[in-house]
Amino acid sequence: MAVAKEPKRQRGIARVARLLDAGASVFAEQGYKAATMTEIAARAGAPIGSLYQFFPNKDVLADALVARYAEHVEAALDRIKAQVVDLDGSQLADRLLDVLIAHAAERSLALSLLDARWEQPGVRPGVLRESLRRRIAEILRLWHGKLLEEEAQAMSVVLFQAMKSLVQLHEEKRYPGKAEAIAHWRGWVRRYLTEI
Amino acid sequence: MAVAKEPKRQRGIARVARLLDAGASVFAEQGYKAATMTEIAARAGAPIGSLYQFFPNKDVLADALVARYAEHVEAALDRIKAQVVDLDGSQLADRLLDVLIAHAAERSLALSLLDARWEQPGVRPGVLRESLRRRIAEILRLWHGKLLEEEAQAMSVVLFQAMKSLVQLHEEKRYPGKAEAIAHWRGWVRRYLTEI
Amino acid sequence: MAVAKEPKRQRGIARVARLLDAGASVFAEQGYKAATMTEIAARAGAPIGSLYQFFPNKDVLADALVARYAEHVEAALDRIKAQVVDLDGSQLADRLLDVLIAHAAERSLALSLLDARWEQPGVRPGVLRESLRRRIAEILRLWHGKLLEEEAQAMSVVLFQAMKSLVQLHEEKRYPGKAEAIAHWRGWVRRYLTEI
Amino acid sequence: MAVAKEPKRQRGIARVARLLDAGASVFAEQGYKAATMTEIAARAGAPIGSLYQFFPNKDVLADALVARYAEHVEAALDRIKAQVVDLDGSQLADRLLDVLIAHAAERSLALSLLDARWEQPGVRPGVLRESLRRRIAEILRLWHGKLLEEEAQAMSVVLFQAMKSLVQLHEEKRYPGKAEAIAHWRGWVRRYLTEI
DNA sequence: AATGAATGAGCATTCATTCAT
DNA sequence: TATGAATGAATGCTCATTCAT
Repeated sequence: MAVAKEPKRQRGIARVARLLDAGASVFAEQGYKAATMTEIAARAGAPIGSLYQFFPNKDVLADALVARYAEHVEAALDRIKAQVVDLDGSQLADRLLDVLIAHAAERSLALSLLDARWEQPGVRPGVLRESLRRRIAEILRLWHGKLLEEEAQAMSVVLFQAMKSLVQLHEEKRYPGKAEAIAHWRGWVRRYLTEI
Repeated sequence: MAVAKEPKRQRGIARVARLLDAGASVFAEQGYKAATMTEIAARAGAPIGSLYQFFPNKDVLADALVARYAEHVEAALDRIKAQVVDLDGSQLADRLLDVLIAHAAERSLALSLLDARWEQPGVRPGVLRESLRRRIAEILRLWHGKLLEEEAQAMSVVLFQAMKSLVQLHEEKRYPGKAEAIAHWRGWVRRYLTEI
Repeated sequence: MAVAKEPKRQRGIARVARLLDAGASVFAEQGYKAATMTEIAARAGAPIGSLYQFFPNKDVLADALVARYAEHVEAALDRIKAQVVDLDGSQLADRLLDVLIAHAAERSLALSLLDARWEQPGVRPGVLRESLRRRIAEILRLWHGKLLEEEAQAMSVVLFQAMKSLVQLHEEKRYPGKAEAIAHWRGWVRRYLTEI
Repeated sequence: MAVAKEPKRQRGIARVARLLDAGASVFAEQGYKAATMTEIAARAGAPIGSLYQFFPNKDVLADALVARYAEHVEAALDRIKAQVVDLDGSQLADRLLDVLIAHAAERSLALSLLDARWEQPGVRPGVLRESLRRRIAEILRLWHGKLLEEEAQAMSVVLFQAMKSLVQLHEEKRYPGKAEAIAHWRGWVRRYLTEI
């Protein structure tokens, strides 16, 4: 229903950016429910009324953050797509794996926001997931002309899951076997695209 | 600090079980923050005072639920451990993969509870993770006598991540390429343990 | 949806009475929208949480006040009904006119509460009005056996309107012609029931 | 204190008219307190700053609306006054009764605005009421030369109340006995002026 | 003069926890 | 020991009004 209001003047644009950043950090630290609008506004150095001027409620703010993440990842995938014909399997594997790693922090925030706000869990996250998988499938078919639609679909699911898993392996701080495990994982994904 | 009080009488044991079940369902539906102690008590058919008798605060209740999940999974891993010498690589892969799948619902609840309550996310989930990985590493060394401690560690990380990933692939309801993706994934894990 | 919770213990009964009185006075002074739950609780000497214990939201409190008024008026009409056979036209007129006058303050509060809370004004006030008119019609038919249902209905509308009007004439403080106007009005209603 | 600024140019006049209309509709739908200046401006298609240009605060806008109603009704009474010598009692009764009915919507708005904003209810409404009663008394004395000032005053009170009551009988939508009740009421007022 | 972003006190409501009964 | 009414700090959100652009 309600949507974020686009700032029109210079000052508003800067303020919205600060509000989004503040929202990202507070949500990341405390989670959706525990985060308070008051603290978000304070951290952005804005009065609470200004926060509500642009984001008429907490949900809208969370949605804006998720959208920002989605844009970033989609842009990164589009960049790969533009160069995919020049890549071999190992290179493509590495490029894909790096997409989510590059946006790891933003990603875990976006997922937690999506999860936190839906009683039927997974309904909304699914939309984002689908869209990213579809993009990966497109990249695969562009990369390997003979790939059937269905094959590309299944592979996109596997690859996307592998991408997410690698992020988890990366994010967790220091644990025994971390470096080797990451190497195993990357190796597996390279092989998955090489032995095709 | 505070811990759950052990019920002493027959009636107390039954009531604690109902309180835990009610807590599980409310937490699962609404998330940690949004769940209210009042509703949990009501759903268990118990007065709020009784809930606080056994679980002196909300965190203790959540911890008890996580502990219940941990016990179940550890028991399942112990059962594999007891039979591991008779299993080949494919069988071991399947047995491990099925452990988390069998407790998928309980698992997602436990993880969300752990995540929801810690500002530095992942600190507490890590404890659970470590304990399960360690168990997997033990299984691997028992299974394959020549495996070095470090190798077993790295492999346990990869395997545990693969187990979690398969749960995610399973849990997400109907999407294009689901069956094939799951088959790919299982195949990969079998090969991982076969080509050792 | 939500309704007032009935107090069960002695203390609760007293507290609810004080909350209702406080609500009545604050609503009467400031109007529904301008009245604050905080002030109502304070004036009743109760913490805000107690107010919400019994009246889960502002609307429910207002409804309870309207209901209290309705009960009082209905009881007064029922008392007339019980004695109606012994009354002549003038006496019945006076008795009816006095009902609303006796509850004038409560009445204007109830009406303002009903008016303030409904976008389509008059929808809910209508329910109260209907119920009171119906009671008046019953009284008329009991009083004058030969009255047809439809005649009684029309007369109840006229009488009820005349009752409300007299209240307004009364309530307005000092103005030229007040006493005479009231006398005219009473005279008219007496004649209305005498010349039947 | 503050008063509405008179628009000076063509554009201002049109804009003030649209603001007043918007104010009327929003006040009528939501009541004085619940109506927001922002919505009023929006409904008039004007920026909020423009609304405050002409009506420096919410009260001034409400006052302007009441004044607009008063002008309309006073003009209607003046028209009757100009023709009163040619009217018999029944005709005069009907002319008077029709004045308020013709402005019923505006009237209920004006009354709600007057009622809503004054803690001591009736203070301001009284001013309007007095002015209209005085006009009615003038009409009566012009109509019936021998009427004493005091008689005319009392009658103006009764008549004005009867006029308001008829509006209420009219405005309420469909109820049993409506048509007959209205006929009774009109009949009574005619007789009141005929039997003088 | 015209605009609309900025402001922040104030409001309704919630809920974990306590403690009198 | 068992119960559930009592408590009040904390939260999301509103809106009349101002004033920089």
